Amino acid sequence: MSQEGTLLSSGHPAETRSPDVYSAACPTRQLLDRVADKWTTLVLTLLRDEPMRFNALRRRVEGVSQKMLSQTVRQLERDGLVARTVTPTVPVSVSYALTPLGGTLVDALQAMIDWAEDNMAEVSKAQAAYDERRLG
Amino acid sequence: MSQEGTLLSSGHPAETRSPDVYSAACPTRQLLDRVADKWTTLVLTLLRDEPMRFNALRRRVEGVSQKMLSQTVRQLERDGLVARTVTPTVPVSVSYALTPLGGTLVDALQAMIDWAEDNMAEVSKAQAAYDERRLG
DNA sequence: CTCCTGTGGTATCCAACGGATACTAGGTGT
DNA sequence: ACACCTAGTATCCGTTGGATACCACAGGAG
Repeated sequence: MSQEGTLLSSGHPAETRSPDVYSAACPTRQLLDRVADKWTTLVLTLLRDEPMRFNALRRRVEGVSQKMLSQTVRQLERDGLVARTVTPTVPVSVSYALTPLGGTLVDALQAMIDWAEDNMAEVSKAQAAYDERRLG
Repeated sequence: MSQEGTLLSSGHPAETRSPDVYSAACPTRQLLDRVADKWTTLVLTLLRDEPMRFNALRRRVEGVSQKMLSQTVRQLERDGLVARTVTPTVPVSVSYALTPLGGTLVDALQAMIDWAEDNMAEVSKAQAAYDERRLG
């Protein structure tokens, strides 16, 4: 991600290499760089139902480490997709909730989730067929 | 990913730990484990328009390495989302095309792509505000 | 004939990322 | 007093991803 920008910023007259929509500057590409990891989508969809505290998220998303969860929610906060609320209770409790913007993203992701529930069985079947083909 | 499955396969009576939809067995989770990387979605959306050869994909998706591209298309083939066609021309040419199943996934991902084009500017604005808040 | 390009893909090496673990700091239960 | 809760941070280490070089073959340039 560091040297890709230089491909566009070198002094070429812009038609030597067409900077099409799949270059690093494309908004889809930028979204994928933020959302396309193991945890972000899971956290977002969890927060769709209700605001959640840090350790509640941690218990719900099986397999996430503290490091990755705090990193994920901090980036989501930075992107304006979740709001972080610190309540000065006895041990300071921190709550995370979807912002309106984050809500619209979760709606957009819903199509992908629905697809998963409808078609992952077929994907698994394709995998088994592929593996058997390669072994036999 | 290796030890998570054992959480569910230990002999507990299923209500000691609720195996809810955010555990590793959830189809959404499984889809994310396959699709939620930098390149998969980009390759899928590129193939929506037309079948493409290996090096055509490579030139189109700026920044992808041969290693990651071949790894990505092989996994997509295994998942039954793209079809790999070897044409025995002079240098063997390999073409990749969406399968019907892959086509339905691209349709589902389209909502996410549309969201990106509509809202990434606002996300960038939120980032700038967040960074300024932390520095000032 | 030899060099260079192109095809699709593998092998190798190294930096960067992700995960397990231990630690911080204050209050609460036993 | 001691362990445990809260939300994190710091550290180490294994895995992942990227850059590079290489494979085998064929066509065109010189």
